[in-house]
Amino acid sequence: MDNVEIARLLKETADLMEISGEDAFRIRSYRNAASAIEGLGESIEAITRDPQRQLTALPGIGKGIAGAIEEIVARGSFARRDEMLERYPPTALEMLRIQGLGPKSIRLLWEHFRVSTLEELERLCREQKIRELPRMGAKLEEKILRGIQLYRQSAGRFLLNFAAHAAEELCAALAAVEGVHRVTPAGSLRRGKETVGDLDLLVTGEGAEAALAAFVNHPRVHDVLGHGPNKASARYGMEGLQVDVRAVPEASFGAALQYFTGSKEHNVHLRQRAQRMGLLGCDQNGRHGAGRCHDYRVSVLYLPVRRSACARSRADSDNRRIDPDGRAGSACRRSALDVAGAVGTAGTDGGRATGNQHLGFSNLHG
DNA sequence: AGGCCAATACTG
DNA sequence: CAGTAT
DNA sequence: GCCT
Repeated sequence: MDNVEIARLLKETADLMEISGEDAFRIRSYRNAASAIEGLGESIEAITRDPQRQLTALPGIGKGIAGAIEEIVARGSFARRDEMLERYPPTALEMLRIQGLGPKSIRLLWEHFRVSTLEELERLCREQKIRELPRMGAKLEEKILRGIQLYRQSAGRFLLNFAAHAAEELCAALAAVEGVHRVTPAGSLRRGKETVGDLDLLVTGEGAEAALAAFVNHPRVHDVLGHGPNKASARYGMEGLQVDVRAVPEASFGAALQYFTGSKEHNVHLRQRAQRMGLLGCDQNGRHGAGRCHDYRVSVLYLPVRRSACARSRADSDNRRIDPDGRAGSACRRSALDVAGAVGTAGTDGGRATGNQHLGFSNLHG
């Protein structure tokens, strides 16, 4: 059992205890122990199995939690946690993660309505039942509804920060393969979105196929979903970020990068524009012939070059004809991994990420 | 035995 | 005032 | 619950 996993069980239990209204200081102890374990550079399980050592020697871990940890290592859970899971619905922890709902409200909701799923919660809000409870009103119903939407949007996605680090590590590994020309992140990572659903990497060069093999054999890559000569997909890290690596001919690199950077909506829009301009006649099968011009928007579609297709709205895109000054995206540089330069002028994406210099996004001006 | 991060704003 | 968030 |  992994340290992070053990810490997670402890934190979950703390959350449930909070819902059940137990002593706040005891709860804090669970959380303190969890964070101590996360920050430990050494395997807790190994310590547990070593008769020479004692868990209670670690700061934040006393007799009680040491016992819990031993139980976790032995059977994957511990008494306190089992008891809590028995008392509250499985979604209790999810509910805790939606904005505007805290432990007290969740408990109240459970006591009165036996809400056990987000769908039920959503329905109660719509049917205006929430306001029947003390200290809850129409405003909270709205807030919960928004919170649920937000929660669903972020579910299964990963913070840009995490994806960027994964990309950096994988790119370095693949670039080291003999005969690989370039390895470039595409997709929403390249668009600089705050969260990323999966990671797309493009590889060129005669070593591309070997790079796919290196990818699926990478130590932090597992659960290979598919592996052919042109594409491989697998999951990365314990978090299970899905990564797709595509081998593309050098000649198609530009078009491929454009296409796989997306967004999908953006591509649809570009395509419609091209269609309108009568440029698609010879291209029924969805292939992209214009390999040499990554920036075919400028040369063919008369759109200004920006360092990325930054997922702006189509109306916005429509309004950006090229302008004579040609001042679009002039101050951009490219990092070795093509991650930094990918973001460029961040356009109209809502909520620009700030403080991300450590990712190499040096050109975010905000 | 007794402390454990604190201050502030918004909502109901 | 109680609960939640920052 | 943990720590002093």
